[in-house]
Amino acid sequence: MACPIEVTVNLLGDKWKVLIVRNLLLGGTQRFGELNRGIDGVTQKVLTQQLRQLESDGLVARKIYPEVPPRVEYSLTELGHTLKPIFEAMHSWGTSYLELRGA
Amino acid sequence: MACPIEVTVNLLGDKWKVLIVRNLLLGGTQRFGELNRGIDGVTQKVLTQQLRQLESDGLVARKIYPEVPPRVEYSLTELGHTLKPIFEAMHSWGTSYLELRGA
DNA sequence: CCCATTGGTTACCTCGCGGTAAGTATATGA
DNA sequence: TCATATACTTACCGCGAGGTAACCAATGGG
Repeated sequence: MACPIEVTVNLLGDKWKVLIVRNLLLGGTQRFGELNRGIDGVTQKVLTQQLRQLESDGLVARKIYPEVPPRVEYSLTELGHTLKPIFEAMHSWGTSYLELRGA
Repeated sequence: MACPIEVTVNLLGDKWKVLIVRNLLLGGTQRFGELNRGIDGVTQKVLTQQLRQLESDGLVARKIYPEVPPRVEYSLTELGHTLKPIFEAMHSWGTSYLELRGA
């Protein structure tokens, strides 16, 4: 009998994963380089690692175009899109927080 | 111009913090030992650290009773309670996920 | 008299995260 | 002919997060 919140945390409980999903929710399908530039402070290696985990957890889809130079596009799966309410709640909370703490 | 989601992640972006707040939301005010026993796998040291951070971020309140043996109670602040929608979203998502992946 | 209780703090040590940088493959452009 | 761009993968390495365990304080109970 697992706790649903613990399940969610185990899949999404990494700072970078949250930011990756945020970018894909807001910006739609993106190439590796776009994500790399869009997420402040993340390195290539870590971005690759996190994307692989998100992919194996079924939240993110990876599409490779057999071109040279290579092109790889990342997008949310159907399951990934169902995370949206969580991000709306976080967005809403973060906005209120910034207003309170006088941004 | 900070991203609201990034703000939220910076305050709550640690696995243990999420589980601490979950326990306080579900169980109300709790003593240190209760939290320690209620959160699987956390050590005293880390629990103390995370509670201190949550306290200094204004999400958790700490009340000390000058007794021996000591008694310390933790509860959510008003601000801490406003996190509830995020946890409801995570709970809801985790539940659906468990149904899909056949728990 | 001595031990358990409670909520810490502290010292020590290990392990793994994450950063840096180099390697890879190939078609295009200079 | 050779550098370049792209999206990685891999090897190496250092540092800090986190685990373990000992210590503390004062009282009540055996």
